[in-house]
Amino acid sequence: MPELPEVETICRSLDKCVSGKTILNTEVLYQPLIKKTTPDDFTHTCKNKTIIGVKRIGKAICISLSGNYTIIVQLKMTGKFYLPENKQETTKHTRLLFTLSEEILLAFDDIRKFACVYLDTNKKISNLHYLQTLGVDPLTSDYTLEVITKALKRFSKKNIKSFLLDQHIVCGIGNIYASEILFHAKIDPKRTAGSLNQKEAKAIFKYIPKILKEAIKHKGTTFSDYRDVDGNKGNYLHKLSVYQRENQKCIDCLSEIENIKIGGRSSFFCPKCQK
DNA sequence: CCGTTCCTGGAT
DNA sequence: ATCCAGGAACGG
Repeated sequence: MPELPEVETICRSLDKCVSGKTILNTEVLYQPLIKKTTPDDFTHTCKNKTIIGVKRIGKAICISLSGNYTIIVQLKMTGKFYLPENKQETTKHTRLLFTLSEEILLAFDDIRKFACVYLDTNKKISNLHYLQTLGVDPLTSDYTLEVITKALKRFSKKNIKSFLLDQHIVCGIGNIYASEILFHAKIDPKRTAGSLNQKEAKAIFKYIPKILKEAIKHKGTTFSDYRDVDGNKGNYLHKLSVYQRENQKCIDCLSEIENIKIGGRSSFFCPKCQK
């Protein structure tokens, strides 16, 4: 579900409401949610730790704790944080429940059970494979045209849609924004990474952070499940140019938007604007 | 490097 | 009843 803009929105509101609070109690309601360690160890480690802050790397949520620990959360398709008033208000699919100081409850809901929660250290080098192998985050200063140009060359046989979705190259882009970025860059999603000329590479480089930042301004995109911590939907839905607009008219040329499968995923594009 | 797979619920 | 879903690890 959530891609970089949604995760960023979640982190900002989480940071506001849980930073400075202490974790008094942790209940793991679905044991397989916790990876690489036991639920008991997770619960024990979290106990009496203070939440220092919440930030994002790619689509991963990093909740840093006192004592040099970080809770890493991958929301995957349906993971969601929310703040129930009391335990009676928790949802059917709540998998994790923190009781914080000042009587705040922080709950984590995940219908499809794909989400992953890890304990990591606060060290600069993570001990998690997912973070170790993550590509450049497009909203950091490490993101440069050279990085993109080199990656396009290295993964020249990969199609550009799968290239954008590959978290080991650039992290944070999911299926919605991949289609949107390619529309704005006017590139056909079926093209290979290696077939892009310099001008097209520059367009990809430019529109990745541009679209993501624009979506953050609108607090992300909601189709069905996605909500931020306070239960709000994202408003970027109304700004989408191609995603989920199959058979509708292109906003630029009025041709019909098509939906094809690339790498098993829906890919929306305008056959006239995107070459 | 591509297809498959984990899991549940909503749409058709 | 069947298909589809915004993610990412895995195996062939």
